[in-house]
Amino acid sequence: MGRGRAPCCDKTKVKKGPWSPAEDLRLMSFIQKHGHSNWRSLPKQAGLLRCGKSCRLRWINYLRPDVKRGNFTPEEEENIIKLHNSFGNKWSKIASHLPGRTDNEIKNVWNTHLKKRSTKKTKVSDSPMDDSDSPSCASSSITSHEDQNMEIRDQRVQESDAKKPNEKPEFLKVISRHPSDEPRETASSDSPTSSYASNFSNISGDNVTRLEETKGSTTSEDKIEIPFESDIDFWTLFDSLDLFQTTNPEQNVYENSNVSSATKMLDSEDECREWLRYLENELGLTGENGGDNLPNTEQKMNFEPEIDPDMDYFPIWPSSPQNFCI
DNA sequence: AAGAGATACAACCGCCAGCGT
DNA sequence: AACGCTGGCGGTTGTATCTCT
Repeated sequence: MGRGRAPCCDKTKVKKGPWSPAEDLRLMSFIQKHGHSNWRSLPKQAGLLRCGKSCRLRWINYLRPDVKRGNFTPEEEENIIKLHNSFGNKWSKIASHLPGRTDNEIKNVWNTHLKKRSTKKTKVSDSPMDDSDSPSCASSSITSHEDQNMEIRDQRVQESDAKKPNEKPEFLKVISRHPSDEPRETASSDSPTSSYASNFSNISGDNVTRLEETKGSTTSEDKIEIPFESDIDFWTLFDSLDLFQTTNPEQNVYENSNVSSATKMLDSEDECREWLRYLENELGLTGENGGDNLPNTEQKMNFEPEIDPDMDYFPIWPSSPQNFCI
């Protein structure tokens, strides 16, 4: 063990808090292309103002292709309870027995309702009416009025969860879609992320199937390439889009699929020019608004990653917005 | 309709183990 | 053996959303 442990990153230069769709996209694009051999250096290389740990966590808990989102089934919940009895709070160990579920997710589920349920179940088990072996205690072992209320609440939560889109942002789903990827056995059919997840099934650490390798067999309807290579400025522009910077970006993207709106904006050349002008304005790159737009300019400057000349990222800068192939 | 409280979940933090030098 | 770095883990927190009064 080393002493005088160095901080994992410069806390003053990293962004914290919820991830924006643009950041997600950037991280996914980078990992899709380069894999994640080194989390520490990844944010810098990907042009993300995030701690490597944060990137890793985001990838593992949310963006990773094989992560199964959505409600836990009664079977899964029962499994968690059993596994927790065996392993205790060893969430990663428990997660390894539940394909597609992350330790964080399991931990949350446990702390929110399974723990209560489990303790109540234990109490019930202590009583003469012992049904500890019955599965899915959520629906079968509720006895008291309080428990009934809890069950009703759980049902409501599940119902609202069912309405709530658990999938990743629509715009992220278009990355590398290929018909042969669609059905995957690991994701349940009712899991909205299944098709999405399959799109990244070829990503694993150092073994990355690059987009370029599949370009030849790709048609427009099955693969839309996110221009990770384009240029860091593309991402700067992308991040600066108000489209994704609402107070509730997830809802914004999940429900309104604003990327399609963005795509529509590019439908005509005039609109493209207008859009570009708007962006330049926002970034303080135009004469009319230039030096006065300091915050945005600063934002842009701060966003520039340190470019390693030996790396081959961002080699192409699209000549005009219509070259953005979202 | 509005405010308070409860809940769910994403994200952060600090520590530790393992590995390479 | 000591050190330094990194990934991984588990506890905790912050906040958005939901439910109740």
